[in-house]
Amino acid sequence: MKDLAKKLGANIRAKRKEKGLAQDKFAELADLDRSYVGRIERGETNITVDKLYILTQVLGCHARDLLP
Amino acid sequence: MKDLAKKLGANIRAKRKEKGLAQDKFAELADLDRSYVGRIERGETNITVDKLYILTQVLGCHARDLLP
DNA sequence: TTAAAAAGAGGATTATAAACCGTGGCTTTA
DNA sequence: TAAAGCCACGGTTTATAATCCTCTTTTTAA
Repeated sequence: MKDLAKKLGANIRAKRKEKGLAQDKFAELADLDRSYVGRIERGETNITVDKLYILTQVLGCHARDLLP
Repeated sequence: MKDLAKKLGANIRAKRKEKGLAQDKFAELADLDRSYVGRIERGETNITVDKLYILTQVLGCHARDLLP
């Protein structure tokens, strides 16, 4: 359950860092609140599929690259 | 946006039929409400990642097989 | 060691996913 | 001619995703 969100968040964070993006720049590009992106990366929330897609678009990757 | 949910729903339905499962049996196995599974398949709701995983487990496939 | 940048943390509110109750319609089979 | 299987669909309620805001802590660089 929470494990899934944690792993997904870690993958998102890794991809973001790979891109050299700061959390707030990332949030801005995804048109999401920075504190919310923080929660996602920490695995504190269980995101919807459409948000996942928005993040993949900003990260320039596919959902399958982020899903555990 | 809604397109994503529609395609995802269609993929879920196709997989379910492939397995020869009725909608309400599928819902029961996934421990989800029958009417809610109908809405998912019709693309009327934007599911969370953890629900997606529950569905993949019942369908015996991976999330990447369902995501457009 | 200090200032600035980056990330953590949490409260309050809003939007919506998900649960729970149902009805009706269509099709198949007993 | 039901009786059962299968699905669309509606209304209401509850849980939680998502927004917006502020303040604190950690990290980085000068």
